[in-house]
Amino acid sequence: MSKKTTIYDIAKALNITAATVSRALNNNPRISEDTKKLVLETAEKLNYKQNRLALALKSGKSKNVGVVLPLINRNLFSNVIRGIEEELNPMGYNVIICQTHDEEKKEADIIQNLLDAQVDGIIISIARYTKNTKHLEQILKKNIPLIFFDRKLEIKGSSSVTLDDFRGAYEATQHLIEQGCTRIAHFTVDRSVDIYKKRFDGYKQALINNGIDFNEDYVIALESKIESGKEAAKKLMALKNPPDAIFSASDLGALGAIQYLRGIGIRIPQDFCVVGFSNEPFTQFMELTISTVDQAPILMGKTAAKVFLEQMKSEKVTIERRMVLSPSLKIRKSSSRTNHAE
Amino acid sequence: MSKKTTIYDIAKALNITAATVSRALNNNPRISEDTKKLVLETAEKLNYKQNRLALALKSGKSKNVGVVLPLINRNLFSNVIRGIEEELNPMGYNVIICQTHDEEKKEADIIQNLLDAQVDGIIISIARYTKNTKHLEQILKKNIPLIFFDRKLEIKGSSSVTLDDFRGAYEATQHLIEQGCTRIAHFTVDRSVDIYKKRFDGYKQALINNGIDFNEDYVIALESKIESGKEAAKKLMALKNPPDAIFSASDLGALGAIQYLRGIGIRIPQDFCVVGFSNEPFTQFMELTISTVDQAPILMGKTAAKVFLEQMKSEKVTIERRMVLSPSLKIRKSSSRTNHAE
DNA sequence: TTGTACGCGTTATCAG
DNA sequence: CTGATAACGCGTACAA
Repeated sequence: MSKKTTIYDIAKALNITAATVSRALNNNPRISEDTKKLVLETAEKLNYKQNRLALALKSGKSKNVGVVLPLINRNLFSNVIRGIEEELNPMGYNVIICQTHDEEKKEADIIQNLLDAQVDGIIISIARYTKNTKHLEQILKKNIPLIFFDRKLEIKGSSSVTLDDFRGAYEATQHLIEQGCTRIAHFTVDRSVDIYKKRFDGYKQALINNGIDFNEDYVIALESKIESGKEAAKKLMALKNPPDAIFSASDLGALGAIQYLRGIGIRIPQDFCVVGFSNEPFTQFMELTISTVDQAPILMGKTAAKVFLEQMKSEKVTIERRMVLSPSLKIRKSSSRTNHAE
Repeated sequence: MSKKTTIYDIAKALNITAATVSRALNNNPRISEDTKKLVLETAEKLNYKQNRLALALKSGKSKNVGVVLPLINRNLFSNVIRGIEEELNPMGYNVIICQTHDEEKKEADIIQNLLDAQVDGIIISIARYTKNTKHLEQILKKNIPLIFFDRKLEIKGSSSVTLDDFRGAYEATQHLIEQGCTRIAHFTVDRSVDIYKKRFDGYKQALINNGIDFNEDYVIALESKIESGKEAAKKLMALKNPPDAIFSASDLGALGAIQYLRGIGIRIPQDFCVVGFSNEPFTQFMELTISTVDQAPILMGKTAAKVFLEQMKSEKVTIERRMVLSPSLKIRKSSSRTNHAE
């Protein structure tokens, strides 16, 4: 395997100096068109390829961007990555993926590692219970862009791309009200987590705005699992005054509820309406398709990537971007009494 | 922001030379324990971090591994990535993700790019119609490990980690036969693609081994979509002698078929059995859970990563590994007449 | 056991 | 317009 050709090789071939070659290749204006052409030609001929590691060392820029998230094989995250990659790759950046498994310690380690690897930026959805922000401030201290998506923390100097979870929840609840539901329950996950808090708030606000009493008994916290959804639905139906609809902050919770309810003979959507959240693929595969809130994950990824690129352009000026994407309610059978389902 | 500390800084602080520091940090045996300790201490004190870009330039090793696949947000692929990341990250490698969108040209560009970035290895699932192997041979020519997963090509010097698609299909078909089905149809996708060819072969062989005539009319090629599954099922049922079971090479095809069949009043599994392939999440979320073949995607990723690591250890010796993973048949309601579903 | 000197491939600065 | 030289930070023959 022949050695790789460097700018020295092509300098030697042309009896000029490496500096000139470098300039020619970088299209430096103060270089004669003739030599420029000459250099380009022999570069082509010798099959020259810029050594990006050398460039990286020299410039301190690795042309790599770190993407940090809890788990890759979750629908939201894999779609976000897709968006990021599609936006960044054409711009010459490579995307490095790391999983935190929702552990704060691992998250901190990963960020250390990415900083060591001198990534040019970090795009992150923080671990579920990350409270300590030291490792995140580290990033900004080194003057490299930090962009949150979906799950964010408020850190000065950082940017974020999130979904308007409040609005998504509000619209879902409003929709249920419009279907004639009056006793609307809510499945949350963990209200200490920002996004779930907002979904709860949106739900509550919609009730209030429609003159419906908020009932704490109708709010149940559960993991995003079918079984949990079933149990929660069972609990609800055991109430003296059971609900006639559920807005679930997770699609799996919604699915579990639907399965339980149908199991005890309740007709959906005639007797009971259900709306989930996330637009997981399975929601449209069921025979009884499930209404849900789409999070525009690919767009989220693309937007995060664009924010990063923007920061790279504007040099030292650290802009703080707060992008909030619009959710879109997908009305399907599980909540369609008026027959205008997709 | 203070400059980063280098080995020179810590050398100066100790009145020794940078070379000694380097050796101490790398635990070189011919260095005194005293200075070693001293160096380590001041390194700690000055908050020294090895500059990996410099190391990369020096060694030619970037400590990055490229993962190339059609689309990240597909269940199989995102799970494989998860496995790769979990195996490689602890070993100090970063994982770079690139999507080909199943385009051969894009695949070639990406590989060029990864080679330019001097990745230490490439793990790839090739684009659907990649026939030209020049860009792949490039990789091996540069002496960097090339590992295929799922969709592979036969290239000398490369390794591969695949599923035993033949066996998966065979077992699925055998299972259908054991359920009492005798006229078993098959949904394929594109038999010019290796994995689908093997699934077809496994299906056919199972028929033959059980003394069942193979009927070309029972084999339909379709895209992995619900609608296509419905249409294909319709076609099948219009035959003079319609089948009583389908083994589909895709879960979505199976789902479409199920929806169509139930729509026309056919009971599943009593009248008709269906088995899919891939173990997509939705298959276990349906009320009528769908039998399918699990591809062990996380294990596939981990195995591919291990093969890479193995190659890195054994230096120049290019080992060709052909790992074949065992599929596992998930028997669920859509094909369970004997009530032993999960 | 440690120091010297060099190279990895580029770009930037300063001359000319 | 172009050449010479230093620097990015590290590891490693070769010397001592």
